Amino acid sequence: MAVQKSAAKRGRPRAYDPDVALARAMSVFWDAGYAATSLDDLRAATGMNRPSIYAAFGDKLALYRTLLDRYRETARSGMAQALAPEVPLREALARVYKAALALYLPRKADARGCFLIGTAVTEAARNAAVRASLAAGLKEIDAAFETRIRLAVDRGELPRRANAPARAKMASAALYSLAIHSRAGASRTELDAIVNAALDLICG
Amino acid sequence: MAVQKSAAKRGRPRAYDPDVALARAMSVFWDAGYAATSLDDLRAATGMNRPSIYAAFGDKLALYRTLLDRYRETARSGMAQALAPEVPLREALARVYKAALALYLPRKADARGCFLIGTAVTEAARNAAVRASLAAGLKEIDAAFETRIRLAVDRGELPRRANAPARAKMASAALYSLAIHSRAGASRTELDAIVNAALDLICG
DNA sequence: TGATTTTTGTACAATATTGCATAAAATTAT
DNA sequence: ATAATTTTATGCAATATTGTACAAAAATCA
Repeated sequence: MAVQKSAAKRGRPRAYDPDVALARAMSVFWDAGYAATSLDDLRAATGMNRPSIYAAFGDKLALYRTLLDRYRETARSGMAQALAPEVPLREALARVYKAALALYLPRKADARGCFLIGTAVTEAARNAAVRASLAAGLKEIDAAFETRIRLAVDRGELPRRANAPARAKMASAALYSLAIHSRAGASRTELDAIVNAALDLICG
Repeated sequence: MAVQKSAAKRGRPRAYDPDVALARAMSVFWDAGYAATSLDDLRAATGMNRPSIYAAFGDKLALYRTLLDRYRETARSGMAQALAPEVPLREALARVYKAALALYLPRKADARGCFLIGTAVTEAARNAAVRASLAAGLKEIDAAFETRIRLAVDRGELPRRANAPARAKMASAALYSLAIHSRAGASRTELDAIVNAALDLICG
């Protein structure tokens, strides 16, 4: 059940902004994970009451799946921007990792890592829909890296014999490592060392 | 509260084998994650009744932490064995990944990935003890890779200028990528491609 | 045999969680 | 103004979950 974007003409107006409510719900899932988040947590975070949440977003799983889709779109567009063809490869990859870390390490809150790695991986074992969304998200990330790396090979930024799919897989793996280490409480220095290791091995 | 290994001399004997019970409890957490596992799930899996579980292993968190420690020890010894100094570097790394995938993809059950990545990463955001254990586990894995790669540099298996800590970080990242993709339902072919990408970039 | 020890198994009280029923409130259409 | 529509807010019944109390069971010790 999707929330209509256009303001309804009839009836009592909504007391919440769907985008704000979704962002706040996402924050709760991001911290606690899917299973540890209760509808009462979501109610408290969004300021909505329980029936409004059900009416607007469906049950907990439906809401979570909506947020997974939103996150994938955010990640996709963020990567596309960071990997712009006019930026040199090493710098482009560095921009991806920098943007990722900005997302993984909120200034005012505890480190949380990546929404997919930090919450969907656990649920994926039992929930086929989450598993499918996670798999698709991972594929999108890898495809973005691979497209840009292939361009680098075509352009001569990398040796012609360089294996673009393989390097893309390692670029993705480094991103997941950042997500994991962020949530595990790693220092900025440790995270930067992972970034530099990835840049050196992929571009060097 | 640790379970005494030696058979107690007095009192009614235990109806369960602590090692078997721990293994079964681990399997439940591994599938469902920490938060989605209830004490009743653990009771059903272990065949123990609730007070026996509390008496033997403490509450859910204490039991989970015991299992985290056990897993870390399993991983540590498995890596030490796979990375034996007499085995060439590329083969040694391949052995690590092969052993990991054997653990991540049970023959008779659904893919589950790594216990740390699949269950502890989610909990790490809110639970400092889990976060610390996860961080220590990640460090152990990376240290095992780094020790073996440093040996390879010293021996001339890798160029003298090769950056052992950086390559170890990428070897670790590839392992985490396998854990994530396993749980996300990736095919054996996709997983093997990740292994080969890692071997080529780290050893090649 | 009877006392002591330890574990088991049942039961239960307290609390948490879910999903919905229902009435009131706030808006638009006529 | 009145009806119709949509959302809010309270509350509740059903169920799930936790941690422990208590008595019976199964062993050893004297």
